[in-house]
Amino acid sequence: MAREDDDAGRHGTDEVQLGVLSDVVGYHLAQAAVVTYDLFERHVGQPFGLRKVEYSLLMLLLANGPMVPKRLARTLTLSNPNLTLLLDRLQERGLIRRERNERDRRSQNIVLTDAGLALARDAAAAAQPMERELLDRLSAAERAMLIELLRKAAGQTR
Amino acid sequence: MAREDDDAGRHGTDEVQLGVLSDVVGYHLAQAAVVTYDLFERHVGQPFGLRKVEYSLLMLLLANGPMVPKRLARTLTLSNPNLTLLLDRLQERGLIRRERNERDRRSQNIVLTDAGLALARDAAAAAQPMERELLDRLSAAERAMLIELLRKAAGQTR
DNA sequence: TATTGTTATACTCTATAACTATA
DNA sequence: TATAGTTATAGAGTATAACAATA
Repeated sequence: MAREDDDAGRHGTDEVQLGVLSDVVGYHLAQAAVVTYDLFERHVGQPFGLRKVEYSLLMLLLANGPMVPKRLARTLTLSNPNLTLLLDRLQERGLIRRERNERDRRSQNIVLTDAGLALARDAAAAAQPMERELLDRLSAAERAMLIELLRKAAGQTR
Repeated sequence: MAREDDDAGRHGTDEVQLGVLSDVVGYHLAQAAVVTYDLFERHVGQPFGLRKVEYSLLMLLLANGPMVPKRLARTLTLSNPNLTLLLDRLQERGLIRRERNERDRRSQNIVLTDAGLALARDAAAAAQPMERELLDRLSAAERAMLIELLRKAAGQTR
């Protein structure tokens, strides 16, 4: 039993060679994502009962005001059906509401309710301590550099 | 129709504000992962019929020789049942075989078959052009820096 | 009694196709 | 006929619990 715990602690008794993986950016991206996902869960996911996409969606509404689903889906790289289900859940929790556009009754605006706005603001504030915890691993300059490089890799020029 | 294509092309007519997301490392990690996943699909996934974990597993066996499932599961952050299913698939394709350890018949070694070794080598070679394509977005120095920062963020000191 | 690996099962995430209502 | 959004459904991916075989 003690043996097993030790093993888990140092992730294997002997070193594992990564081979070509050590030079594959996508592999390291996935490894780093394990850490940021854990951070997210502790600082935002658990406390506010939000999944990553839900959090992103609320943050977009907070920053942009009401948005049409098409635009949300594109920004979050979500298919329309997925977005519908996501909006259903947030609506059931009373965080957003769908407002039909009176000019074109096919389309609608997604709007934060008062409760949604309050939650979005609280959850937005939680991002700061979450990111601060990353500074245990990365200096502020390194963290800024990492974001810049990730933006470039993602093809975001502006 | 033309209108719609244009929209998709430039990802939305008007700019979307990211708000607090712009300062969240995890968000940018996810965005960059979209790009590396696409690269992987085109260079490895489609051509060799491999998913990301399957590729990683083959690369680990190529670099380390036979490994016991426990160690594979730990390295790939996979639960035991998931690993079993993964190994089942690779075994059905004739890429690996399970060899029982004669000293301790509970444990086994996962070994690349000849076909598995050949495929692993070809797939390993495909990593180079894949990574080279990233150089369209990142300079060689930036790419190296990105990997270093990701390793630090993931907590890998060595 | 503990450990290795497996089976069974369920839950989330995401994708596609077909549908409804508007235009 | 085209578009916005929805419903239905299925496929991956991942997690937990219970199990069989060894030790």
